[in-house]
Amino acid sequence: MSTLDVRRRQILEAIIHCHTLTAQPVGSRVIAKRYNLGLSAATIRNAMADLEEMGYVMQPHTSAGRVPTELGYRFYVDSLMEVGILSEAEKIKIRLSYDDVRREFEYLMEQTSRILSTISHYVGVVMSPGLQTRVLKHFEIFQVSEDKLLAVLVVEPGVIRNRVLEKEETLTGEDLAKINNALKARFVGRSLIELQNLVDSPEQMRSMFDQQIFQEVSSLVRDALDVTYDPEIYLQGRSNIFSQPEFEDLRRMEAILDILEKKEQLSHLLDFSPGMEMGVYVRIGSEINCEAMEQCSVISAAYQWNQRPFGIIGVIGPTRMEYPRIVSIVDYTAKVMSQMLQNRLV
Amino acid sequence: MSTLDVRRRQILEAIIHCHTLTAQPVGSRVIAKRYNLGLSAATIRNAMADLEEMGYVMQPHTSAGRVPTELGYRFYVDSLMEVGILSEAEKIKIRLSYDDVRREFEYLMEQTSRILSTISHYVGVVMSPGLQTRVLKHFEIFQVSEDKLLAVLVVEPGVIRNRVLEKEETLTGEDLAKINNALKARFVGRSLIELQNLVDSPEQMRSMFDQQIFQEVSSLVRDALDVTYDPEIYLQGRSNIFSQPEFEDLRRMEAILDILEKKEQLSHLLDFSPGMEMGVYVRIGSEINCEAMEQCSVISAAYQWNQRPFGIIGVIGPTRMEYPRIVSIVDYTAKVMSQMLQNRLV
DNA sequence: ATTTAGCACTCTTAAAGCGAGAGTGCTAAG
DNA sequence: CTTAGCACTCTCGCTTTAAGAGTGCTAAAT
Repeated sequence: MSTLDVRRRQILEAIIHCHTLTAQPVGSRVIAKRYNLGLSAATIRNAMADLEEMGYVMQPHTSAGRVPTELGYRFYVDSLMEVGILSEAEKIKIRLSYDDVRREFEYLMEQTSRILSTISHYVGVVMSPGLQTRVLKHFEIFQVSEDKLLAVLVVEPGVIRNRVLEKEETLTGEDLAKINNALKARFVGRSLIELQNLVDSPEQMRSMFDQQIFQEVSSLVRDALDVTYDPEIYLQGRSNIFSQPEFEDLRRMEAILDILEKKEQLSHLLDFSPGMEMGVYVRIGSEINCEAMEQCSVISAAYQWNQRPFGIIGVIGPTRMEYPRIVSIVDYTAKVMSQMLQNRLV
Repeated sequence: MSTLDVRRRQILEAIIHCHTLTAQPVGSRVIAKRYNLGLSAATIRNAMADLEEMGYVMQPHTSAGRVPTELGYRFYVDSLMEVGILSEAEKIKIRLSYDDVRREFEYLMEQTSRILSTISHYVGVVMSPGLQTRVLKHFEIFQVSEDKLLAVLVVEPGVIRNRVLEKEETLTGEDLAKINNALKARFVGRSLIELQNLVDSPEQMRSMFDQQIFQEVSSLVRDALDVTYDPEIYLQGRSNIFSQPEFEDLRRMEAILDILEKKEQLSHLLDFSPGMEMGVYVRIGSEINCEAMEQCSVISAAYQWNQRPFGIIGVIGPTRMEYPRIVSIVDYTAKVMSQMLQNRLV
């Protein structure tokens, strides 16, 4: 009784399958008729009572059919479902959506979120990594007007940040060229956090630069490096939420949409703890740890760059979603995106 | 009769004022009681019948109060309302929200859309200009890996685009430096569309560069300039739509949210025809020219850079919105954003 | 001549009542 | 152990009903 025998597994699977299609409680008759398990409705009813006792399904009210619980979905995802295989057509569709990889990294992210939402019919999310640990590839300060400079930082696989700086009156074009060369030579190739620490320590700075340059460099560079390191997030398919009958409740919708507008909340949503291992992660309902999202599931995977996990992509949908299909979509898309990122640079 | 006398104006104003507060049809009794016009309900009823005949108000059904029509709002906006004056506190709140102007231009846009939505309680939008007519300020191609180059374009007030290029095996570091210098000298200071045309014409290119360099430059540069020129759009406050009782209908909500996700549609929404004059524009209901938005109004204004209209900001809300307040918010925010942009560069 | 009070009428909305239908659990027979 | 049968429960959609809000019209008042 404690573990599920074949029959109960089949019935649980049938309930989940049917419920994902209809969003309605599933009755014993339906299962008896539509799924040829060779059992009568009464037998199925008994099994369903067992499943309920074990916590895999529940009844919204006494005389309704069964609805899968979070535990039910969890068991289904872990032990029951077979990860669907994407059709070749769908794979091609995903690959072809990346029409122009050479554009900005932001475009790659936006495009990916669009793909995820279009073919999943749920909400697609893409998150870039925080920039702290990334390596500076190129650095340049140049003059854009009489009293303003623009610092441009190019970070590892083509992410760009920029920042406006006040120009000291005394600073000549030659000084600037000197500073630029000095900085390029010493800063490029190090991670941003490393540089940040370096800039904050006067001793290190002094040892790196000529006494003469040091004065001007010091505060200028500190400002130049003071860009956003936060991850960026791209999201598409918000209107898909409306197709889901379980979100008829306006308040719930509002709460969800509200979360989806807040960067921090969203990054918590995607940023799962297990050290960004590769593979697809499924979090169901309260596992997401966010009150407004208790009716949702998040399926996410890391995309990689240089064989290492980089950022995260994901699909947000109702707990009732078609896990096999979405898992395979997220999996494949993460792989293709990794490829695109790799082709793009390196 | 054809033009409105004072009394009818007052009553129309009262109807609109009351309706923006309650979202309900407004009856004659309410006006008689709450607005001290010194008139009885019956008199007001007569005036209301006149207003209805003239098309400024309508009844949802025979025995309901009056609701303003588009024409009514139009008249109100054009001739009745006094543009509210923002409180000093609100002004300060707006100005303080720009905590760090020196960050990327994108950040300025995002921040502005956030401000608009937070203090208007509707949807806030910010659109950047298309890049076609803008001037290239800085241009640099550099090597990021064995076989890849990265082209970075800095456009006028600090917008940045980048693009990945394939490196010809034969291209040496010296060649690249030469090309860079040649391009900087000849390209910086021209508008992107000008450059695009220039690159597409072999004769012009040939006349600009040494025969020796020309071969390598030609295709490389064409690729480098092939970035997105489309405007970018930032949007905040989607969840505010839910607070509006007129959008209880899920289908309508879905349609609106759907539009708000599509860049092109959104840019049409904001991009009003009258040649981007300064000042605040109000479009009401069907004036927006978008079926899903017939219950909405768009209030927009251009923000400027170097005394010239640059991009557009706006607020999207129900037709029932508090026009005086929102108009002044949009107006003031556009001005502050222009200042920020100006402080940022130039 | 305009304004106002009074009144009959209309239409919406919320609550209540009702019946059909779906699904269950239990029991007894296969 | 499985299945047929049956009584029971609960939801959902429908109609009915009553209350309330607001109007338009008419006749009196200013």
